[in-house]
Amino acid sequence: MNTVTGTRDPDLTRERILEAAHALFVAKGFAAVSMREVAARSGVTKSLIHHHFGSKEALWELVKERAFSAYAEGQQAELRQADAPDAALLTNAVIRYFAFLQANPEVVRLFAWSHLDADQSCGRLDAELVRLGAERVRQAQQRGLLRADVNPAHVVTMFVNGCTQWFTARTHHSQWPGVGNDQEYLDDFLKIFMEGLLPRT
Amino acid sequence: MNTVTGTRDPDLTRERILEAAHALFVAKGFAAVSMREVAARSGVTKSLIHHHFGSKEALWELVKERAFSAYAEGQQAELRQADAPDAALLTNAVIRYFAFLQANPEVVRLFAWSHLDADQSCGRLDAELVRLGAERVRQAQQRGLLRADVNPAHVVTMFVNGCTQWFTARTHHSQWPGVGNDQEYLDDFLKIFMEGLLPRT
DNA sequence: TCATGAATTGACCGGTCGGCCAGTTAATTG
DNA sequence: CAATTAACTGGCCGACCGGTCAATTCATGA
Repeated sequence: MNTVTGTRDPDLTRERILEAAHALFVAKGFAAVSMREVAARSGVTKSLIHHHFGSKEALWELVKERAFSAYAEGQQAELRQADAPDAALLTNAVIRYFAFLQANPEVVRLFAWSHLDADQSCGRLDAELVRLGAERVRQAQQRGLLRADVNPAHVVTMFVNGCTQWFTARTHHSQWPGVGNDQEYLDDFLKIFMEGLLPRT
Repeated sequence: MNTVTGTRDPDLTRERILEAAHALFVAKGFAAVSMREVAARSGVTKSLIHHHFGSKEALWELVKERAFSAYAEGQQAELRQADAPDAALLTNAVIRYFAFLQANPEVVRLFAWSHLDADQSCGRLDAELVRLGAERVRQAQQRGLLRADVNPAHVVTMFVNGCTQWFTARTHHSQWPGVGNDQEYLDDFLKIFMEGLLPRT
């Protein structure tokens, strides 16, 4: 129902339900969210959600699928726009990835819920991303720009982990003595990570 | 109730309830576990759990508190037994920490649930650990064994993150092309991490 | 030995859960 | 302009939720 024109608009209705479900699932996880909450937040009847999406599980899967495919598309675009692979390119990739997670905390939380779910589906979206990233690293290794004695996939994994976990465990880190802000952590991470990746002399 | 002697044993009963609750909370998280499940698994009545622990929330807090303090004690013991800080000491600390998480996957999951809860209490236990670890790193820096232009707390954070997230996101990594097993990842992580921490020439 | 209090039980409470269904309203289409 | 289909509603279902309570069993110590 379009509240402006008073006319029916099933697409808009679906969108509103998905938005509400997204916000609630991100905040509380699947089990702690009720269909009644989603209904109240999206301004529709509980029955209507079932009409459009079938079940709570189906809604949850759709919310994850949408979020992760948006994430994967954005990241693939980032990866493709870059050109010749060198060390600075990797540095920039880390900076951009870190900034993305910083600007999209709901993606971080959705990843965390999905990990605890042992969700298989969203890992598949990552796979192509990792393949592309690792390919870049491998090219840089062949050109002698990065050390060649490490698995390119592990290089990608390591920086994704380093960025993701920083935001996932934010409530912990904020209580740790001496730990700085986002920028300060990123700077030190890059110092160590990039230096560790230089070719051995 | 002690099933062997048929006699009452409230301490054992509490222990059994805690064990059952631990297993279920680790597997499914707070919201998805019911008191009836805990009761069934521990072989006692739901009322008895309330008698001993008060409420579901209290039981959850106790489960986390026990697990995290056991974790913190074990790690502090590890930290104290080591002597003169050098680069090899840090390498060994990473190896041991990684092995600990590998052997205690329920700790990893409990951490993840706690992060999503925005739980403050367990971060405080970490604080002392991080302080001790960072102190070691700072000593090594002063002796010129590790580069001095990075925040010691960030060094600790980085290796904790690198290890933790590896196990947290295991279901994802296992689908990523080219990613190896635990040992292979740890080896590459150490290569990059330790090399990146050497003093600049 | 017997009284006291803790351990333990099962029945029960009000409330919420996800899902279903019959019915109504509004677009679409032939 | 009917007829058909999809969008949408409110009420209801059985199951389950966390929690309470009175009653019972048992260990213990005076």
